[in-house]
Amino acid sequence: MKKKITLKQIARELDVSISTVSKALKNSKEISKDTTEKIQAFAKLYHYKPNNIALSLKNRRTRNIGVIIPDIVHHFFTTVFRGIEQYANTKGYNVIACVSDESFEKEVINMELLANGSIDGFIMALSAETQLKNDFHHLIEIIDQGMPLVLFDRVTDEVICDKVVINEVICDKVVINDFEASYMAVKKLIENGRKRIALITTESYLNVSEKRAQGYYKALEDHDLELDENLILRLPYQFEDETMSEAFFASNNLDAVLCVNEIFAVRAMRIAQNNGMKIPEDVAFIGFTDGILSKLANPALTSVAQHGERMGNIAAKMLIEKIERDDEIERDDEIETEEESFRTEVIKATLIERESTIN
Amino acid sequence: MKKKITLKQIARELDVSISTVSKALKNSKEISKDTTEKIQAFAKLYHYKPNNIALSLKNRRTRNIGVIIPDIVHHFFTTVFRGIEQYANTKGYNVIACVSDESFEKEVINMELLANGSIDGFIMALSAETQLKNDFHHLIEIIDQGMPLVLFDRVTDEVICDKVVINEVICDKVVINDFEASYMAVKKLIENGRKRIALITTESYLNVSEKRAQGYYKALEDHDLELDENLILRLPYQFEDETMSEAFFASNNLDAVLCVNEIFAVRAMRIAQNNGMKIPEDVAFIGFTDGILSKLANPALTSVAQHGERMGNIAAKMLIEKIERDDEIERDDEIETEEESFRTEVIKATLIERESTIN
DNA sequence: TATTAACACGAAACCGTTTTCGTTGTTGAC
DNA sequence: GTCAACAACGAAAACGGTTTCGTGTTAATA
Repeated sequence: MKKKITLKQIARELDVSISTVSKALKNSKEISKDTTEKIQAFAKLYHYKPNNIALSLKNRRTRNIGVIIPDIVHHFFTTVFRGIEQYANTKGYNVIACVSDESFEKEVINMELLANGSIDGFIMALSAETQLKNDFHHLIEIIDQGMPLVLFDRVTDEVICDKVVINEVICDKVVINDFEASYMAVKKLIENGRKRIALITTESYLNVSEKRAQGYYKALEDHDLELDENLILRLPYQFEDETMSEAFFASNNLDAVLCVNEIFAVRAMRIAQNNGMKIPEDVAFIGFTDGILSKLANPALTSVAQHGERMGNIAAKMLIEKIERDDEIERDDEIETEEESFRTEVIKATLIERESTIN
Repeated sequence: MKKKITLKQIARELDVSISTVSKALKNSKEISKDTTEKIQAFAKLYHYKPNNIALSLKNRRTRNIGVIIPDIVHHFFTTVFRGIEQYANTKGYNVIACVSDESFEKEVINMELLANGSIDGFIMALSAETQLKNDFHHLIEIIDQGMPLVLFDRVTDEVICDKVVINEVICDKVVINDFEASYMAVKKLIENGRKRIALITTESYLNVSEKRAQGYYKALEDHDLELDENLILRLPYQFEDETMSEAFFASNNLDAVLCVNEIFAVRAMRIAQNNGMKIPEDVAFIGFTDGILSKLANPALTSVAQHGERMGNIAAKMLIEKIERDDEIERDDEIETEEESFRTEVIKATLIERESTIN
C-alpha cells in the first residue's frame, strides 16, 4: 500500500525545493529543461496528482457544487440531478448530493454543513415542509454570506406587500410554466369534448401543485365550464391507495382527469379501470412529469414533460456562471461592484400525447 | 454581504492569538473563564463555524464519501443511494455523487478526480462497459493507495485460475443472492403449474443478469424441464419496444416469463396483453427490482425485491467502519498490522407476490 | 574589468485550522 | 528570598499546495 505522494516527498527525493517541483510540474519556464524533465518523469512514475483539499484551501474554491433535493427516489428530481451532474462535469465541477427528505430541519442542517467551505454554491428544490412553514431564513443567510444559490422547481414565491414585491429570497431560479402548462392541458381536454374534468392534486402548500390548480381553474373559466369542487381531489403527498376512493370515479360522472404528477395519474387510471371505465373512451387522463411510468403505463399516459434534464443543465449553468463571475471580481483589484442581477429562467413544458387521451 | 469569519479575524478583533481563540472555542481549560466567554460570545454573534476544507487538510479526513453509480435515473440505484445517504448522514458524512453513465472512461475519470483528497472512501456499482471490458485496474489502483472501497450489486467476480481463487479486486462487497432469488422465482412458477417458462434478460456481460440466468437454468434442470433456447430473449440494456417482438409471445406457447428487471417485465406484459393474452391466467410474469413500476403496473407485477435501501445502509456501514478503523490505526503508534479482512455481505432477496402470478 | 541582465532555483508567506511546546507572571511553600 | 508549580496565553509547525520575491551564478555588455 503506497499512500499518495506529495510535492514535499518528490522534493526530498530529488533534492530540490518544493517550489521547484511545483513549478516544474506546471512547466514554468523558470525551471531548466533538465530539472523539469527529471521531476515530471518522477512524478509520472509515482502517479502524482495534486491534492484537491490543499488546492481548495489555497484557491478558496472547491469546484464542488451542493445539490439538495427533497427525495432521491423520484423520477423528476433524478432527471434534474442528471442534468446538473452532466453540465457540472463538463465544467470540471463535482456534485455533492444531500437529501432533505421533505424535512425542514434536514434541509437546514445539510445546508449549514455544506456551507462551511465544502462547496462553491447551491442548487436546490425546497422541501415540502419548508414550503409549508414558509421559513426561508436559512436561504437568506446563505445568500448573505455571498454563496451563490439557484432554486429549481420548488422555489419561493414573490411575497407581495402593499403592492410592492418583497421577495425575500433573492437568487436565480429555474422553473417550468406550471400555470400555462396546466391551462393548455385542460384546454386540450376541453377541445376534445370533455366537459366534466377532475383535478387530482396534493394538499395545496406545494407551490407547483397550487400553480397547476390555478391553470386548471382558469382554463375552466375561460371555456365557460363551471368549477365543481366535487371534481377536485386533494391527496396527501404520500398516500395509500385506499385514500383515492372508487366513489370519486363512480359518482362524479367525470370524463377526464388532470393529475399533478404521474403517480397520481397511474393510480387513478387503475382505479377507474377497475371501476369498469374505458380509457380514453369513457375518461381521459393527463399527468405531470413525463417519466417512465407515463411511458410504460397501460394505456400509455399523456403527460406534461417537465424537461428535468434541461432544467438541471440550466440551473448548473446559472450557478457556475455566478461562481466564476464572483471569482473574477475577487481577483480584480478594481472593486467595480456592478450590480448583481438575478434571473428566473422559465422552461416551457410540453404535452406528450399518448393513449390516455387519444381515441 | 458578510463573508464567513475566520479564527484569525476573531483573534485580531479581540486582540488575542489565534491559538487562544481556537482553544477557547473548544472549552480548553488552558484559557481563563473570562476570555473563553468573551470569545465564545463573539464567535456566536458572527456565526463562526470552522472551515471544513481547513479541517480536512489538517485531519487528512474529509468526512465525504464518494458514490459512483452507472445511472441516476434508475429506481434501484437511487434506492441504494438513499440508503447510503441515510446511514452516512447519521455518522456525519456527506455523499459526493458521480454518475458513470455506464461508461468505463467516465468511471475512471470520476474516480481519479475524487481520489485526490476529496473523499475518504468509495462506494460504487460497476458500469456496464467496465464489466464488459473486464478491466479493473482503476479499482486496484485505488485500493493500492489505501482508499477503502465497497462494491455493491454490480461487483467483480472471483477469477478462478488453476483452482485457485484469484480475485484481483479485493474489497468489501454487498450483493443480493441473485442466483437463489432467480431459482426460487422459477421454482414458484413451476409449482404453480407453469411449464413453458421464458427468460428475458440482457446481453450477458452484466454480472447480475448472468447470475439470474444461471438460477433460471438450474431451476428448470432440477424440475426436469427442458431448456428451450427459443424461450430465452436477450435484449440490449436500453432497447426499443420493437426489439421485443410480438412473435416471441405468439409463437412460443409460453405460460410464464421471468424478467431480469421490472422495465423488461412491464414492457413484456404490455406486448403480451396487446397480443390478447390474459395475465396471469394465460401467462404469469415475475420481474426483478421491486420498484414503483411493479407496484403500479396493471396488473401489479410480482417482483423480486432487492432491498436497495438496506444494501445502501450496509455498504455505507462497511465503508465507514473501514475508514474509521484506518483512522485509529494511523493514530496508533503501535503499528500492529492486524491483517485486513474483507467481507462480502449477501442480502436475501424476497419475492413480492402480486397479481401477475396469483390467479 | 565592472555592471548588469538572464537564468535557475530556494525561502517564505498564505489559505484556516489544530496542537505542541514554550514563555510569561503570579502564587505558595520552604 | 528562592524555587517550583501553575495559570494563561502565544509562537510555530503542520496539513499540501501556489506564488511572490529574493539570491547566487553565469554570461553578455559597456
